[in-house]
Amino acid sequence: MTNKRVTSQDVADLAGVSRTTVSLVLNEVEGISISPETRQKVRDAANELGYIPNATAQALATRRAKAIGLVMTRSPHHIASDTFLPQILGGLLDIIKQHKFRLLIESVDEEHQDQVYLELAHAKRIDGMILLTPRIDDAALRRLDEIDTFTVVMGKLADSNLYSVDVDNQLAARKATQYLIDIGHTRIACIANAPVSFSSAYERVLGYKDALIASGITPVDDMIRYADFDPQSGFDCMQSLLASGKEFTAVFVASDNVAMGAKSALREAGLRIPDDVSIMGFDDIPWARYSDPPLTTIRLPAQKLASEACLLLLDLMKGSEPEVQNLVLDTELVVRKSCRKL
Amino acid sequence: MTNKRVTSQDVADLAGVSRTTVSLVLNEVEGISISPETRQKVRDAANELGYIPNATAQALATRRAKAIGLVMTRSPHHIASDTFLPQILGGLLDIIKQHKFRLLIESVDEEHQDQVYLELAHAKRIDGMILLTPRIDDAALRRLDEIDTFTVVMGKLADSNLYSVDVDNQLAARKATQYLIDIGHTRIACIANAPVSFSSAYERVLGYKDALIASGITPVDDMIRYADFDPQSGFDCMQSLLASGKEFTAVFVASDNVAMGAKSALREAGLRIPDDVSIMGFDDIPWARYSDPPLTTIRLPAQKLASEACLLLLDLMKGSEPEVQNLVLDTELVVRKSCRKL
DNA sequence: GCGCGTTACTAAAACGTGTTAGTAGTGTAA
DNA sequence: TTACACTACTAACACGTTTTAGTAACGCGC
Repeated sequence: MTNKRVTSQDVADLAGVSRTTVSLVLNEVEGISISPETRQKVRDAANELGYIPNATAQALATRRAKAIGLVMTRSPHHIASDTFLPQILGGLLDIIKQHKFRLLIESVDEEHQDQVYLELAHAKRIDGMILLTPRIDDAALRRLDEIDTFTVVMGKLADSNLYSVDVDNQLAARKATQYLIDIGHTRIACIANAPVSFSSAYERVLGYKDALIASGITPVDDMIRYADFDPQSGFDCMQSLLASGKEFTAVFVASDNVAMGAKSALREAGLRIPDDVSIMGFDDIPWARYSDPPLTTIRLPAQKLASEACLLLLDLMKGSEPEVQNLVLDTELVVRKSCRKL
Repeated sequence: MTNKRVTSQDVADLAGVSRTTVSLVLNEVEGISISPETRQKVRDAANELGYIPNATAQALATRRAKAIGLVMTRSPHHIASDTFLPQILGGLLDIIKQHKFRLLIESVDEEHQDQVYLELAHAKRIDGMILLTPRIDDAALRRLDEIDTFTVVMGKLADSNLYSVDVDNQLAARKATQYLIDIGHTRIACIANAPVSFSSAYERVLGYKDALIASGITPVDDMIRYADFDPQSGFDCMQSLLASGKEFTAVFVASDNVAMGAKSALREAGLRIPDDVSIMGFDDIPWARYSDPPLTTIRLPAQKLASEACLLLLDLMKGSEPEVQNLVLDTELVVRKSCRKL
């Protein structure tokens, strides 16, 4: 046990200078003149004592926490089955480490929303935040505009002037559905990734309908189901589709994770993929290409989305005004083996 | 933009009391006498101004950050494909939120190990940390014993007197392998989840060998491969096994995530599961039961592991000395359809 | 030998809280 | 009346840094 904490005063004492000098030397403050010998003395003393500045005190003095927060509008239970989290975390950590920041994770459940956003912002524990998959109806989020904490949204928040990074979900979903139409399908069902209140789910369903309408097919609501992020909900949705008696030769499942469950339900019903039913996914999670059959899907650049959001936030915090307020990254159709030509 | 920050001084001024009184009232300090009317005045003033205490200043004054750190010995790239992260995060957040703590995520790559551990501990940004899957050869970790920051290891760190939460990997791997033997397999290959330097990989291979030896089968090293956490490495390992020309009827893959890749390699080689080769997994990730065929595996209570680690850490920080230093949770064999009776 | 710029440093304020030690004022028992 | 406990508060220090506003010493031109 190192029983005594080493402070900058200790370093100053050992080096025979003032605390101010220690701070100036160690932080390599520009435009200040300190003799090379003194600088060396300070550095030696710091090394000898193993001095590590107290981050909290630094934060208080500089009014910067050197930390950003990742805020998720999900219950811990949903977080546990979120396929994207690792990729997003990887993307964030990569950038954050380079800038010597720290990452704070926060989950917000429906009840205490407003409280938490305000607290995070005002308690100044973080300098900026990244909002993950916000809900369309999140009233508390609206008030964030008025808060003086830098915020970048991963996803979309309508009627908000926050910076955001996203893909064009609607266009991507349309591309996916169009592909199914192109290879001959006309009776195409849809399982959304999440409840409609999540913007991504809403937009993907919109894109699905766009494609149908553009090809003269009338979308019918009874061929659409709304999953809830996890495979189990995909399983349930697919069973519900099968039970409805509606005929379909393909299903656009707006989340690979959900598709895992949906495929399982098809197999249990004795249907083969893609021979009996074609499956189009969305996301291209790491397991998509290793599943059986390898999943045809839309690649969503999750890690890149995260790192771009992070870069944008860091930019914002530096005081620069990025020219793009809403960055839209490209998606890509990845054709594998889960869709059959009719 | 709220241009002015509200401090406890502002609340004190409005309520017509001292800052001390504000602090005492708002923190509900026991054993102090303040009249009900004054208490109410203070609370009213705080509400009116929307006062939220500055977390950094609080941390500095109380010498508690009210935050714990999750430290991972992985590169951001590996984090991106870590299947367990969501479950672990879910487990941690669940507990942490209840105790009004915050969660800090830190990844440590090989180069700056010692630096980072020391910094986290001494910079007092966190009150305690949870170490995820440490490496056996992590020399820097050894020094943690000497640091006055509470630490709980998820996984095992030999020769260390840190608190830990883990499963008995060796026993679990032995159970898994024993099951394969019980249903008639004798030529059983093994793909470890990670390089040997990770304790979990080392122990699982040990358990695999235990089972073989107990049944009079001599383990041969050329039937063991070491993957690297992700499906791609599983794919490569399986290809390497197939190329070696060794005969086997079953493979114990010590990670479901790696097994995804391994299964894919088998399919590409035209081999059916379980008809030609049986696959035993490890972990029971959420996708295991939805894969084709549903994966027989060992259930590792990931979320529980995380929440127990968190509870243990919180206990430690409260000053109590938990009676169990190394908590071992049970694993369970989950029989699905990827293993065939010979 | 005076004014002035430059170099090399430092004292003290600031950040916003928690907390200790203390102080008036009031009742109460001896 | 005095001593003492109790109530209801507050002044001031502590936490460990950054940063502002200096100052002392020195050289230099005139």
